[in-house]
Amino acid sequence: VSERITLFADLVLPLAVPRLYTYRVPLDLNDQVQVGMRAVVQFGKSKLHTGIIRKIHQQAPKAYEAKYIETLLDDRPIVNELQMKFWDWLSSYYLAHPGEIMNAALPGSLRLGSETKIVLLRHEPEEGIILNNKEQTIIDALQIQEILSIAEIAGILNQKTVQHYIKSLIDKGMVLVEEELKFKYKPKFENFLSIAPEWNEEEKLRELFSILEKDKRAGKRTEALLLMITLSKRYAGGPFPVKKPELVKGLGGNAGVVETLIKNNILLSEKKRVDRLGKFEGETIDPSPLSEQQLQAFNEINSYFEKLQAVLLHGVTSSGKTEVYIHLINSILKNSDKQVLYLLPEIALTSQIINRLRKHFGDYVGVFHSKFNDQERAETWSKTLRGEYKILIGARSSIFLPFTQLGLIIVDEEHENSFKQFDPSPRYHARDAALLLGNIHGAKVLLGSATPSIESYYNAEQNKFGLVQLTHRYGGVMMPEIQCVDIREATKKKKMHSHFSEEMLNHIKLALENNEQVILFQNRRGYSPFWMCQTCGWVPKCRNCDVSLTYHKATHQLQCHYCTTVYPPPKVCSACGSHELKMLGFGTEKIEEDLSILVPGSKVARMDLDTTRSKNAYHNIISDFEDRKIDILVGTQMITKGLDFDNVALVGILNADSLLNYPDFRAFERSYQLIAQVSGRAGRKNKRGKVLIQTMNPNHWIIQKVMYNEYENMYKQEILERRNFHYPPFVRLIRLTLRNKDQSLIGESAQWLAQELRKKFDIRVLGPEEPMISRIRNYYYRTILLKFERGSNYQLMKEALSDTIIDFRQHEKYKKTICDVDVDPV
DNA sequence: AGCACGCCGACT
DNA sequence: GTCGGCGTGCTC
Repeated sequence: VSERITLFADLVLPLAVPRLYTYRVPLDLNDQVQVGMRAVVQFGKSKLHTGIIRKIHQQAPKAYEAKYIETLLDDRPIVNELQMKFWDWLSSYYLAHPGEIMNAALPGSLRLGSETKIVLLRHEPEEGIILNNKEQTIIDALQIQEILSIAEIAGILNQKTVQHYIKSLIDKGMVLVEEELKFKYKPKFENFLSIAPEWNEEEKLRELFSILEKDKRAGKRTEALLLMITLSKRYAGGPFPVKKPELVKGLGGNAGVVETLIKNNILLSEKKRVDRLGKFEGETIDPSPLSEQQLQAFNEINSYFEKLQAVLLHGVTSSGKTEVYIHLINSILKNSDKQVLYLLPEIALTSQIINRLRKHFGDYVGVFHSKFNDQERAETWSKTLRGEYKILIGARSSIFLPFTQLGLIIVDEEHENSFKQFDPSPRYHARDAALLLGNIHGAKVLLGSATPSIESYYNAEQNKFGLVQLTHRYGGVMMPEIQCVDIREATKKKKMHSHFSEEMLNHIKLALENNEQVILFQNRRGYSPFWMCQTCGWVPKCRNCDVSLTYHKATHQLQCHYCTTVYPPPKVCSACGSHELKMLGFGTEKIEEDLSILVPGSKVARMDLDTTRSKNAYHNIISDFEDRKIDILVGTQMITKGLDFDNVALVGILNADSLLNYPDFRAFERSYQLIAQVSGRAGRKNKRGKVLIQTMNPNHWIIQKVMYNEYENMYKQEILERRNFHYPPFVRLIRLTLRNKDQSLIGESAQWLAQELRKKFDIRVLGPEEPMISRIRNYYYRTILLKFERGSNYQLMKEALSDTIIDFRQHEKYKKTICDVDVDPV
């Protein structure tokens, strides 16, 4: 590029703004600037942001003078062409701003922004200039600490808005504001020790030991050296350098002796960059051979891949799907230079899989999810970009890693709706996005599940996906025996003990007698989901939300599960003063308490949101259960997620009806999946497991299908319903969620928007509807549902929808109503 | 997102 | 009057 030409760059900024912004490239950067690099630019009055360069051109903007790019942060693009294509697709499919996609895609540390800092200029005001109280307070604070952020000043003055004072202080010449770039990413360095090369031969070492032996005071040094040798050779292929603190710790904290050895040039100390994910030590082993069934599946998958992009692997629980994945990954890595993405719905599941994959693929395996800190994420990002990782395991956000050439994407547990991001926008579904990503890369996509989503099974039925089945559990393990308990009947006969039927209790006791474990599933946390006055029917509700309060016995509080506000439990009814308040319904906490009375002496643990808040809690409960420190595990749907235990004799579902009665078109599908998945936790090794389902409708067709493990029949019936009532996969849904703090405006604005939409889409518009929970955090809600037929003008309809929403957002009266768009809601 | 500007209710 | 909160519009 000639240095004379004036270049402009269109940037995506990490903000919810609808467009790209044009900046001028400083002449001296003409030769460096490339699409996909990050640039720091000023946006607005003073703020600095990192943008991604999307386009370089020579058209000077006519309506305004473009600002200059401040600096380029990269010497080569960090976002590649494939990713940009992917971002564009996501943005138009999910009706999200480009900046929102960028925010979801780039790790925070690659997205540095600026922070406003206030700096003291002079201690005393000039002649004739007077400071008011608050201004003086700020100056006093700055005398102590020379630099303050706006938030800190707001804290000092104890008020929300402080701009006014800062501006005034600038005018009075007292302070200066600076924009400080936040560089967050720091590679981590640590001291590593190795035996100095001049001694690191067997003969030399022996010589060294004999020298030390002669010195009576050298006992400690000999010990240290011996430990050093042991530690450095603990992994095959060693010696490897040893972390200094590790050696010191092994010597009982004796840092002095280590320092002496370093000073005497026996040990060599080097600062090295620590691989934050830890290096895989040892040798990788080949995948173990597949069973006959698995091998057949493996071959079928490969032959489908010859003509189709995607395959659905429908394998019953414990059929050994993972082993099939491992062989597929292995053949990709052996036969090509391509990368593999392995998507999992839950972060908690990644650690089990990582260890399994690392055994075979060692350091080619990288992990990525939102619980890693920014540094770790940035590191994984750059290793993926450099091709150092060949296999990436991760939750939904890992679809955004900078893959250069994907060969295979595995979406495990593809039916899980945690693949769908809800908040913040972009509200993308990682499974669907993965299919597109695969398309962009020319990669194959394998979806795996024991209970496929109706959508995916339909795609398989339509021959869009190949369909491969694993119908038997691995190693000849039998499917569990599933039995129903009619709790309506049991209640009539007075055979219920709190929420437990006699059968349930007997089976629990039997399992414990046999030294086996039990999992109990109740999809509600807390003690009791609502209280009711027996006299007048009053129910305590949240002040901010239209929700009944859940009683938590552990804290003796009523809690709103939507806005997390807690209340002291009332002693009397607030409406009529009656003392007759009754707790209705039950959650995991109540089950836990019941067990201590009904099955005395049993060791019970509870796994739900409340008990897994802290960092390792989830992992601790799981490993305690594995180590059999727990007899009975009570949990919410958290316990259904692909965990493998080998001593579970009984799985109990305490109330299947609460799942079936959920008012949503997916309720039956989801009930089937949930019950089948929990059931899958029962019975391992050489004993058939038992599943007991407590329900008031033992004849409900969904329960029947689960009992006889008839996924396909369930699918056939469900797909008929979907066709008849116009639901996915026969139509595509878009849900608009409207909210406003003003109750009188919400209904009106929703009506207006629905009417406008009807002009364009006619009967495809449903609603507005008042949702079940019509008020959350003091916002009133309405929803409008759009049902679009499948076909080529879907994208056009979405554009028309976008236009209407823009009109709505500009409407004089209704623009205060916030409208969120959710494409393919789950 | 963050910041300026302008409106409005509360307090002196 | 003045202060502080909050809604609204704009950012190359």
